[in-house]
Amino acid sequence: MSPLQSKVLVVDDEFSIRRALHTTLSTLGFDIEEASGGEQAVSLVRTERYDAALLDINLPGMGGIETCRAMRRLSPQLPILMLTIREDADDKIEALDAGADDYITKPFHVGELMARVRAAVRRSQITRDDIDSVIVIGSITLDRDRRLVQKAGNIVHLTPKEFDLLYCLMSHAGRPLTHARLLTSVWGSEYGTEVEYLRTFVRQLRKKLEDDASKPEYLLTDSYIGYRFSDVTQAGPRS
Amino acid sequence: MSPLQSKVLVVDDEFSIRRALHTTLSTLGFDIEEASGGEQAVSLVRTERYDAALLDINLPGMGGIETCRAMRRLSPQLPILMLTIREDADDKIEALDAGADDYITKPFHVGELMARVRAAVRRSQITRDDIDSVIVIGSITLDRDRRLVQKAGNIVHLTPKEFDLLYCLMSHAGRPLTHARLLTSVWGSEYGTEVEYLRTFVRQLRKKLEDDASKPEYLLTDSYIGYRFSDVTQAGPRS
DNA sequence: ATTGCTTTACGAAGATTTTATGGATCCCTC
DNA sequence: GAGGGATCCATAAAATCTTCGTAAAGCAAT
Repeated sequence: MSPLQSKVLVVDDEFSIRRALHTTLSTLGFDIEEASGGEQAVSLVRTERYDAALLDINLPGMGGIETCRAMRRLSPQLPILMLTIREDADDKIEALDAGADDYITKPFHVGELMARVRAAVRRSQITRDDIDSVIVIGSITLDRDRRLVQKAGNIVHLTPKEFDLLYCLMSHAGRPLTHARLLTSVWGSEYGTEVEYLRTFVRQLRKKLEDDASKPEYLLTDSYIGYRFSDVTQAGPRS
Repeated sequence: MSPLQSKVLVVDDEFSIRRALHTTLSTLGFDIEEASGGEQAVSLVRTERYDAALLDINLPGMGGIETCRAMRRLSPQLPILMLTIREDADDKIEALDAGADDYITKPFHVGELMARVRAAVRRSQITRDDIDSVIVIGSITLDRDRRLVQKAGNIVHLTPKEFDLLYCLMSHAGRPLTHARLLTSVWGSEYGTEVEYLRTFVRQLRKKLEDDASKPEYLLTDSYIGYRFSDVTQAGPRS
């Protein structure tokens, strides 16, 4: 698999939970580090590089949500999975808005937890190891290093923000990205709620990249969620 | 990972019931341990690992519901089946909300009991090996990361609430989920009593996913309790 | 069976929120 | 002050959610 062992940070104030997660994840070949509080976790993220973080939402002191925000500010691409006792939609929304990538309710099945962690790590490594820095989807080509975009072979001029947004979407093609996620990763964490910007720039991108901007094939909207870049050139329905 | 015999904990204050369950389940090849009270059961769960627990709801002392809660806290993934005397919906709801996975009404048929126990154990072991974030049940596929649902290979568009509800049901397939639980986990804790929403959205899902929405195969109704997603791969005819 | 009561199913009309669209304004650089 | 880019605003359109009235189904007691 990966040459180096993936490092995962586990943040929980309860020792027993930390130990349980430690042993569970170790069997997957992860290298685990533990923190018992938010402050400790943040300072670790500041100095070390992790492939994922598991973060209890109920932390004494600065609290899980605040910790998540701080970690996200320090490490914009770190996959953060939040753990919560209650299976409650309010918590979930709060967690995602704070920049979490995923959300796991605490009476979790071990398999589910492992699957989520593995998926998160895999995602972060894919985007990191992307060697040739070129993404091709349909008739659209994006070159990350040259900051160059082509549509059917023709160079399309994009402004910096347009490019960043498109890169964010294309590098996660197929999965919806929330407004907050897109906004924080393109504009910064202070802009997590300025959905208007997103709309404006998505429209610009559609104008430049879609054949018919009113019937987008690539830049799809997920109402109430965010946007996603299509990963399949939808050829007719199959039976 | 399961060359060992599955261990089941039986908790009941009546000796005759314990013995009956003991002999019944032994013939299934389960390794049985017994506890006569809640305190004893909890301390056993603290130290041992079980594949399932059968728990009488009427226990002297700390009571079945409390015991269930305590056991669930200690062992988040342990399948807990509660035994209830009456055909009383309130008991069942209380049990499920306390973290039980299923309930069995006490003048139970041996066959039903064995089936439920077996199903519970199987469920907890299946999820252990689950690799990716995709749930497949029958002809329905749900991809959590992509927020994508397919029925017989065809993409089915779901709204956010529809998707969240379906995910909640499918990720607990085979288990009945109470109205309150579904509502809080999809709509948030404020909405625990708005059963109308549930009905509306379940109906929507049935329209989109069932062959015949009036004879649902997947989205089953547990009257007075809530809803349940069938985990039976093969939908055979019923009597 | 019949009568009531409660729960569930169904259809569809509002109400609300989100999104699309066109354009105006601001800001910085040249 | 021109020009490109980013931000902001007003309005129309679309998607989703909520609500309501009524029918059907299940159950208990008559």
